[in-house]
Amino acid sequence: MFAAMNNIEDLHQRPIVSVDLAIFALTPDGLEVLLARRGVEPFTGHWALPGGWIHVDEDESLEAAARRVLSDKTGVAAPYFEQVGVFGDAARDPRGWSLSVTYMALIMPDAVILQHGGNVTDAAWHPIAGEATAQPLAFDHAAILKTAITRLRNKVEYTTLPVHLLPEAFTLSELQAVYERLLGRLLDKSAFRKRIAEVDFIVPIVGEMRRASNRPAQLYRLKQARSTVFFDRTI
Amino acid sequence: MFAAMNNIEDLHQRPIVSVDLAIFALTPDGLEVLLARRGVEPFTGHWALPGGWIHVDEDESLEAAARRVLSDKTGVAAPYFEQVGVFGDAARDPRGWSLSVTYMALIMPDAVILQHGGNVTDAAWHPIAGEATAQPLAFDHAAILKTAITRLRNKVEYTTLPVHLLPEAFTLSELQAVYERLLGRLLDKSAFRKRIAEVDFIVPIVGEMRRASNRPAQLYRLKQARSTVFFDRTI
DNA sequence: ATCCTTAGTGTAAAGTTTCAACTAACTTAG
DNA sequence: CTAAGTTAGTTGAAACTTTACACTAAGGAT
Repeated sequence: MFAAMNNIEDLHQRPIVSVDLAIFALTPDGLEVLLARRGVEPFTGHWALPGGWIHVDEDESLEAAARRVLSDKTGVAAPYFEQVGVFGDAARDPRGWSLSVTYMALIMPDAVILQHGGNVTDAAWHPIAGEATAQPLAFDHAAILKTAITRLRNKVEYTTLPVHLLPEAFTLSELQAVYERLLGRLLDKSAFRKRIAEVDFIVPIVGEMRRASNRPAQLYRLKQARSTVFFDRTI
Repeated sequence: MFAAMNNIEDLHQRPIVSVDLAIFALTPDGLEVLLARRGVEPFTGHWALPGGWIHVDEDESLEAAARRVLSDKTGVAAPYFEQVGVFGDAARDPRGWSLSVTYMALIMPDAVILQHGGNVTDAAWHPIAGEATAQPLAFDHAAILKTAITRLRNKVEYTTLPVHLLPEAFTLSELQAVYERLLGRLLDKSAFRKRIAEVDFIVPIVGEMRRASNRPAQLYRLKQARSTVFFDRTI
């Protein structure tokens, strides 16, 4: 048996590997996740995290596969992107031992043109209540989504991740509102601004003001390219 | 081509999946990582992170496979254990597109009986200088190890992870020394003790003292089972 | 012109962290 | 047996951060 294990040519020892995405956006209704309704077995008709296979024959890397899935489903190319983890056992897919490499992405819902095709009959934003969606999900996607939500909520506490849920230019009041909605509690204005002032990659766009509210407000932007990871703590 | 992608029976679309481990321990020489010398192609004679294949035919889960590899190489069963990430592309293994699911483990080196067999001709602890070992590593293991070391160093700042590098019972002075060695800087005794006092799963073992130094010291232990994950921040 | 709302700042009180000294228990050297 | 040295554990004042909340200013609406 051990000999068979070590034979790389034994294809039946290779698991099914999918790349799945927890794509988050903030809508007027709160934090939502993009789900796809399955058009094929197993779990036909169930909602699931959008996913796909790796194009091994095209030498596509893991992250490239994840970005392709995101682009295929949303038309969005380079938002915030992070690997959440790997989930693998014999029970999660009735077709056999399988492995899901899960990424999470934060995007602006306005920029998105939802696409469905292939094995998917519908795609829609679903609100998150607590740590789950209202509908049951296919496979172990409820558990995977829970992991992604926990990671997102944790990172809100100690990173500037919420900027990725806003457009390129934003005011500090808008940013604070995003933090408050994600954290579910109000923040002190003065303390919030002091903290953002310490972060050197959130910079004012000199001269540019927003007139939307009843008073003009300074616009801010990220210093680096939007897709860059820039946390104080790497994880 | 897209049809072939979606056909789960197309085994050649399945990547090679290995489980690799960054096993850390603290020795008198500092932080060390357990490496295995490869006895087979590719990279024969090179040092590599210990790893193995998943026993798909035995319905073994991903984490079970990682724990089996740890147990096979060290004889240690339940130390601190955490998934670091997945690394997958066409270039990392000359045999073709492959995927490495990497875990890190923290253990006590005294408890270990190093084993080598199968495809491995030697196993040894290697000191870590900066973010790497002195020897070049097989595959992309140098990059994987760097990711694991960064994760470990980060977590030392905001978790009690270093307790896993000590025996069941330890004094606060010993724990502080571990933190200082991992962080590479001295810590204030009073501040360190205040912080540990806030952590409710590090508890004094009442009545038990250590007489090793020139003065008896209170022994402490973890409240939960050693293998439990118990961070303030999940990641 | 007056009132209302929201952007942005100032400040005093409360809380934390740091630094360094201190006490106490034991070992070792003479 | 005593004095000196080492380490465990505590204390408290000074420095620094965070919090709460009030204040000023720039519009829009009436």
